[in-house]
Amino acid sequence: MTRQKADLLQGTLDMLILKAVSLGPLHGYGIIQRLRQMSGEMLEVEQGSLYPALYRIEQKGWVSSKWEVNETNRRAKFYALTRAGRRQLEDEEASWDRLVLAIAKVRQTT
Amino acid sequence: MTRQKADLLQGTLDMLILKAVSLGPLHGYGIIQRLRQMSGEMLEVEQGSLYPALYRIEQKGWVSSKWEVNETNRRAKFYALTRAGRRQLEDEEASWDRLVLAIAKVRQTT
DNA sequence: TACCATGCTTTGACTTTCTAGGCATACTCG
DNA sequence: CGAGTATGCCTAGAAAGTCAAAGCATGGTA
Repeated sequence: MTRQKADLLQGTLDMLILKAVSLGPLHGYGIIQRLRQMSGEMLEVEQGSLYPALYRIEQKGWVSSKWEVNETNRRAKFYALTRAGRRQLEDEEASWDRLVLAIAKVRQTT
Repeated sequence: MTRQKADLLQGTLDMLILKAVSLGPLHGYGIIQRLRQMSGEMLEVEQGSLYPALYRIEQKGWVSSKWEVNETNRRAKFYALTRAGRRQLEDEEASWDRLVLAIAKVRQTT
């Protein structure tokens, strides 16, 4: 299928997840909601994208997870940013800034 | 392997190619050089990424190609932006701007 | 002659994301 | 009590894009 306008670009999802979790431990479903809210309804992450990403990110040691009971009395797996995750977030943000800058340079070339 | 800092994000390459070609018809090898220059040496597109992308983009009708002889007396396939390509470039730039904005919003959330 | 820069192409692997489901539990409302 | 809805996690399969690493050919130069 053709890529939809709202779709994420490969490589940005990890940064967004890490950023969302950096504001406090959160479970998967909540991450989707928080990202939607943080982006002003501009981003809608699919569950089928999020959960594999969370697994991947946890394997890399950037988040840790714990089963807990949330505020509505349901079991949910809460993810928290690790120290390595914070470093990774900073790295990814720096890379993102570089890319945005590089593309801006290309675009302003006449 | 881990993604390198300088790597492109999937989905941005088409926009960059279209932009490079929008400044005048150019062959593949030259596109790489022009993009490197336009980005202030920040972007280095691999040949193995560029040529498949050019093929894809031509299939979609966003560029047309013609074998010609370049200024150094070598045969080279020159790509030119089509009308549809210009529209596509505008669309991709708008999508890019939206994504950059959305991510900026996420990042400025405290 | 040998080499180097230019120029196009292909192959295979890899990663990420999306679509499209399935499964389970808590709560609410008729 | 029963049905529906929102919440919450997970997986399989496919699609797509990018990269690394090659190969091949030609023109100019030492």
